[in-house]
Amino acid sequence: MAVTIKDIARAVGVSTSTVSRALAGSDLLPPGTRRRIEQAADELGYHPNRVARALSTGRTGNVGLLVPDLLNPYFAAVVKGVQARARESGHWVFLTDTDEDAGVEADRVHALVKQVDGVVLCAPRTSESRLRALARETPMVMLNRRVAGIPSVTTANGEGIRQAVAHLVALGHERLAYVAGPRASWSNRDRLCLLRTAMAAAGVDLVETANVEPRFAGGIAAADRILEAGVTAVVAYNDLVALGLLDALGARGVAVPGRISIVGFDDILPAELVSPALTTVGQPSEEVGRAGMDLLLRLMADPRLLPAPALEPVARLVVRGSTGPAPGSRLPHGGPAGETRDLRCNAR
Amino acid sequence: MAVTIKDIARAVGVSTSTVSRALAGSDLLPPGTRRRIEQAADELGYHPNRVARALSTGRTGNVGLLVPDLLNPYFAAVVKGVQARARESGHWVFLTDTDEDAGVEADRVHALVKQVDGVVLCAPRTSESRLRALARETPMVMLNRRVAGIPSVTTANGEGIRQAVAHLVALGHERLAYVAGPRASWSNRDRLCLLRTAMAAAGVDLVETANVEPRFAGGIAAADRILEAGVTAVVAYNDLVALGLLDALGARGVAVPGRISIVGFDDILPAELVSPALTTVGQPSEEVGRAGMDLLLRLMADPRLLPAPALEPVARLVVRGSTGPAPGSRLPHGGPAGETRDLRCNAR
DNA sequence: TTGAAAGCGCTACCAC
DNA sequence: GTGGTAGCGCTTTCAA
Repeated sequence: MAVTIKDIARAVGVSTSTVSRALAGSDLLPPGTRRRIEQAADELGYHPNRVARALSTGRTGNVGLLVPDLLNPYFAAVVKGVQARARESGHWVFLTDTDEDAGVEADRVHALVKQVDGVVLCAPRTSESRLRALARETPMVMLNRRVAGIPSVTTANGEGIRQAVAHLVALGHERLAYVAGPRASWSNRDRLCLLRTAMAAAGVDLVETANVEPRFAGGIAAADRILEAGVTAVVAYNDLVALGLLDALGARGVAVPGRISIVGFDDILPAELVSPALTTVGQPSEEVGRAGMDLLLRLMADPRLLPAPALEPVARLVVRGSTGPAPGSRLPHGGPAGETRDLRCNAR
Repeated sequence: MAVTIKDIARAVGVSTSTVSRALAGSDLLPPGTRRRIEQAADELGYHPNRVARALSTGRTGNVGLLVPDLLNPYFAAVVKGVQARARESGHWVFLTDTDEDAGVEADRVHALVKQVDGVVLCAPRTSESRLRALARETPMVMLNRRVAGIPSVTTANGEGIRQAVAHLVALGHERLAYVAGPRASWSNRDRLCLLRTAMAAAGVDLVETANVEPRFAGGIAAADRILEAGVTAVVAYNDLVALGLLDALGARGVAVPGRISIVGFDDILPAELVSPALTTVGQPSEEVGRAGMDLLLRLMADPRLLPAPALEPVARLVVRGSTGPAPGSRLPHGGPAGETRDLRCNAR
């Protein structure tokens, strides 16, 4: 049987109330008593029962974290960031993975909310109304998604995307494709929208291809459509898709960047290592996780923090070998594209 | 305020005991009552309070999972496997990452054990005696490590390593290096030991280099030592190290596999995508996680399962471009190496 | 300054 | 079959 405050109380000759107070760090009691209690706790090997404490206080000391797919290094980094910040504040993290499945996501979000002090959600497939309803029950921070009334951390991709477009335009590309991620994904819509804006401003054509799943396999699936689209450059929803595409194009003997240039999003490790290495709009993934957890902590400490602050770490383009001059172009011409008015995307 | 069984009891006109029983699925009560209770629970939006249940039953329905580093895709996959199996059984997973730090690992293991029904540990840096002591307090499964008396899931690398050595020998390599991982790591010792055995049997020389941290940076750090070692092939502790090495050798203009062949362990995604692609002893990572969680469930259901069953999914060599003929060798000679007596490694 | 006691929500034992 | 009730270990009034 585990040691309880009762045991300590008996050993020291005080009541359980006093023990509880002493251990809680109250300074309304004689330093002597307090020391004796702490010492007894130490000697007996006492460890507070977090479950009992939770039942009594209503706070568990746990937070929930939901991500679509741990095998995506981007989310692994986000989890790492959340976990690191949670560890600093003494919180434990319930992690759940949804396999990029909307049904699973819905179930898990719902169950998670009931048993923690707060949640950090990377839930691209759950409806806004549902999220708002859940956010009323527990402190909630959204990652990579904006929902009115819910605090969030989203990456500011405007600048990174403008840089990417400017880069491609400077290389002579005039017609490019976007390989879209999940249709319902906020990030996907945001990227598409920013991309349209930046490209319209730069005066180049955007071909939008069908949505693919946000994994390596999705990129492979997109290859044929890209070839049919008659573009010289493609921006992929994320690095996994870009890598799949790169792989499939290689298998078909299509030169990258000789015939087609590729840009991804995220800057996961493999993007740096493949050849040609992937030009990508790097996301501050671990920072997104850490900032999300940090925001949640502030929210839990003071619910009046609502309405919703929203953090936006900035993404920047990382230029590598997968982008090069457009096949038909004479010379790389022009510098970075001019000022682009930032049309509001995704209802910001 | 949340809905409790009291509310349901009042609404239906029965006692809380009856409600509790009905919701627990007891069939000793009139189907009618039971249906009315379930319906009321539904209408009122009842959700059991897991904390209260845990305090009363002593079971939380949660399990702990500790891994050294989520940024290593190998561990991300292990986590995914554990999580998937846990989800099936209705358990929630506390995840913690230790940043490959022994001190953090010790703290976290200890704190974790106190608040869950069981733990799955990937804890290469905690002492055996300490682990055994903790294993007496709670059901525990070790991953990638054998500790007498504790159930475990370890990958059987003997065959994969014999295949790797046979492969290299067939390519004409006669002197190779092992880039060791953390000295205290069980996996590192196991791999080194199996490698020594296999190489002794094949009659080739093994140069053991200093230990490096099991990350990309560790591989980069190992490059110079490898070049000084005068070997034509190297086996790295894991793929991240192998990738770092590959990268650093490339930066120094050393041809792979032209001048040096490289073999890793794990078969993480980047290993497949770099060029040359990495020859590696593929680990069934997600399966290790899933099997570990499965074993834990069996252990929690029946503690008499001890003493310790140990599962061993098998690793197999995946041959890719990072291995080729040894520089001095005429032709690839010989087939796979002959039968190798499997000297007991790591006190199995 | 300290202690007694009432709960937190649920389960499970023991009567009826 | 059903209900009363005693906890699970801790926190937190409220009194003294």
